[in-house]
Amino acid sequence: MTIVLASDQTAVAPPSQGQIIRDVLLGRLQRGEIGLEDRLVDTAIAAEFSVSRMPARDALKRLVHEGYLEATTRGFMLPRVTHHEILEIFDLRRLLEPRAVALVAQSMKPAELTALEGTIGDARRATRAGDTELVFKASERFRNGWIAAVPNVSLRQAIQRYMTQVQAVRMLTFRDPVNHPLIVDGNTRLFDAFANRDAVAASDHILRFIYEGERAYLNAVKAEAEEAQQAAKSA
Amino acid sequence: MTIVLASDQTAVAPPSQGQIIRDVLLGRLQRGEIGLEDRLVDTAIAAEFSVSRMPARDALKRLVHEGYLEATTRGFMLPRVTHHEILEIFDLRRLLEPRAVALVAQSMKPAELTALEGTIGDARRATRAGDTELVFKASERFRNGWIAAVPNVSLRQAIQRYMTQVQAVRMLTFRDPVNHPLIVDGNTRLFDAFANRDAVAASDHILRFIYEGERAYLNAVKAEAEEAQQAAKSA
DNA sequence: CGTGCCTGTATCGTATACGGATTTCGAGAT
DNA sequence: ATCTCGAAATCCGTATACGATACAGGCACG
Repeated sequence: MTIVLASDQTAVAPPSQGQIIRDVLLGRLQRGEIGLEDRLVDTAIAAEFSVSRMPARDALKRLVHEGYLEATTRGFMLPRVTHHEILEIFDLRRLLEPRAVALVAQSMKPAELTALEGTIGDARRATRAGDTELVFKASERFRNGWIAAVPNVSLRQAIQRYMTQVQAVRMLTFRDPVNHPLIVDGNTRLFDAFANRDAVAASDHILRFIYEGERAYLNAVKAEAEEAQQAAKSA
Repeated sequence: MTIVLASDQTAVAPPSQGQIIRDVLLGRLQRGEIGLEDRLVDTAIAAEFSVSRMPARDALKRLVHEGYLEATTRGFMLPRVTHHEILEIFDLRRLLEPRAVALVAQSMKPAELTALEGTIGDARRATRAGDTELVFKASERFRNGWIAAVPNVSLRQAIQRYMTQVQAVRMLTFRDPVNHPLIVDGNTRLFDAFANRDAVAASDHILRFIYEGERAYLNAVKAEAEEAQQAAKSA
């Protein structure tokens, strides 16, 4: 019963086709380029990448396992997140993200910082212009940016696993422009904490941000339910 | 831009071959039936289960992704967990597990409680008898037991993902019998908190337990390094 | 005009086959 | 005896092919 502790793996294997496809698809998913009604089919993806079904299937199955997709009998789709699940995720986020941003605040490199700063500027401009889509994208890039800077790899992966759920929440809350300045302000405060290397402030801000996000989500769900009722009544 | 909230998925798809094989292999891994030097080869597994390579490969790749195995150029083997990674996991555990056991303390059902109680008794008896293997198994069952009772599914899955790392630590620390009573005592305190539905105590106990575990792990690593040095000198 | 069956098709899961990379092993040289 | 080099074996990744299954749309029947 011995443990062999690995030395650093210097050998870097060439990424397989499946790996490459998976990375590309993940990028699309993270940029929100895959809609809720889109069906990802292995043959189509195989054709796009000019390979056989196998690597494509490989990538799809892997994304399913990572929680980014859901396997159906008719292609692979975005997972249908339940209300209950979303509330659970908020709980999980409150556990993980305060520590994560604290670590980021202490370890962020100037280059990463300036990259984040750009997304903040974009979001602010988009908010003033009332461009929902752009605010959405910028906020997404901001989040992806700081997550990429989380130095604890295991922690980072744990956070990335519920990305889809976070995205679902975002799509719901962004529909009400009232939330836009809240989001931009929250991100700005978080960014300032990063810039000041203030781990405590970063923790506090993200926690507050998550609570605000939860409230906005619950409001959005309520609003949607009422809307549906209105529609039913008028019909 | 609408969110479709899923109703519960009652449809239960028949598990695929790959799924079945994966479950069997996982069982073997968890029972420690796969040694550090064993190489799992897709063709051999395919032959054993009387299927083609594909489902076998599927299962292996999935286990790789779940962190239970590592792909090498010559078959699949147990992962060599890095020291660094283990320290990261300790950090992650301190974030997740206090909340998890708090939720468990508040929600545990009598049946689950008695099941856990059994593992505590087993561990205590095994410790008195000096049976390392049994202490190990009982402690494993205790941990798996309370994890299964975590009501927040997302949180539970996040915890289960680093099970392999926890197991690696366990294998290392269990080699020194000095640690056995510490582990049994820690589990007992945690169990008592569950029995009393004391969420606060459960949080505190697990946090302390994790810190103790980290210390024991570091000691074990140091001891192993010295051992290796001794061996080198005598040779 | 609505409802249920039935067939067609889309898509997945699995089987089989091939090429390429890496390791292992053995023969010959030093 | 040991080292080196090359051939063979091993094993993975990918390609192609063949059922199996679930969904959809049309057609018969009430």
